[in-house]
Amino acid sequence: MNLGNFNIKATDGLARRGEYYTAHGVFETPNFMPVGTQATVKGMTPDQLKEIGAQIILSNTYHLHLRPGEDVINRLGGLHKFMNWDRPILTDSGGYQVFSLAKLRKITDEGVMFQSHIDGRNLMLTPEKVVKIQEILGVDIMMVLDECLAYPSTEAQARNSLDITLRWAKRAQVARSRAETLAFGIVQGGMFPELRKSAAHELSQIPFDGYAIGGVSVGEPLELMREITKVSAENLPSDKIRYLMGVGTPTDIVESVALGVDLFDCVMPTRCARFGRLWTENGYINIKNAQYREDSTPIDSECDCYTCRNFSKAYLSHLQRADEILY
RNA sequence: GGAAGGGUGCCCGAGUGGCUAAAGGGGGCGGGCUGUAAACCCGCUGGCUUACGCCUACAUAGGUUCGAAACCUAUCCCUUCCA
Repeated sequence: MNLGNFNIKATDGLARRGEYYTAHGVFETPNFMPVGTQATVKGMTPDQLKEIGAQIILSNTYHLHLRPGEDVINRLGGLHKFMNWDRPILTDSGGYQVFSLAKLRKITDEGVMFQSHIDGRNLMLTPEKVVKIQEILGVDIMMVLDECLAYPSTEAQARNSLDITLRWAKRAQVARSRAETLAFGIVQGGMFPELRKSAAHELSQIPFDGYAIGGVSVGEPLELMREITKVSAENLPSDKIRYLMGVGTPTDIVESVALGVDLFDCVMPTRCARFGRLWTENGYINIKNAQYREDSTPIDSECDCYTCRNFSKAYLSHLQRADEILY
């Protein structure tokens, strides 16, 4: 099989069904990556992830670089062995931390200077360094360093930011040195369709193994997110995999697939589970609400998952109140 | 029987004359969460009222004072120590 090959097996409108080949095997698309920022999907073992059908997971360059460090992981046999996950891994570049840790970083042409959120020390992440770190981690798919722009931003800010992201993308491509580590470029451009369009076109000139849409779900209205997803996706090569970063809700995923997106990731399932928001066919419930205290029925009577088959809302409500992490 | 320290809102606990319907926790009630600084964060939590405000409240009963959770007296209860 050819690494980075995206085999589209069926289409329906803009939606596609396919297979993507990596050094740790194939994953089907459309697909959703559970988020394992710190080399663990919070609250879940690899076996449990496989049990629910996870074929690829996401981890994070910034976080693993800070702790425990890519060299430590490398000496322990690489990220897959370290966390005992033998299926594909994609790592985010730290571009999201440019957004989420905005108060702790400074962007220059060279890269991003972060002040560690752990101990305050300074660290510089450049496009080249981020490529290197991900190659050392031994991941299957690396993301190039980008600037995930905050919302709202002016067109001038978005243009400026996009220029940097595109220059960084070119530098990242040049810096690559390991064939088994595939790389995805990232479309930015804020909430400006014309910028998105030109970003997608320009990025497509760089021979990445896939293309991502970043900088959405940063606080903008839902319709705007759809519009930006649409214009970004339709201007990317149709024969390459498309990854919508950080999205999303079940509805977001279904609607984005219809716009031609193939791959997703989001912290929502793991975070909401920890915080007590549980999803059903009919939206979500807050399991801590008083009404569930003695509710003997499952979260979703139509669902055949382990939790729904075996536990009542009353029990789950108790676990949530007692700060127990089981389920 | 004697000595000392205590009794504060659902619970723990700060407060020793006015800025106190009473800090801070916890609990309770509700909300938020989209490439995770996130087992986190934000509201509300005596009663009535839209609000102004009024009423009730810091063991109990009196008292001092313009004003008391706070000072005084009595009573009840709790903890520790001594007999």
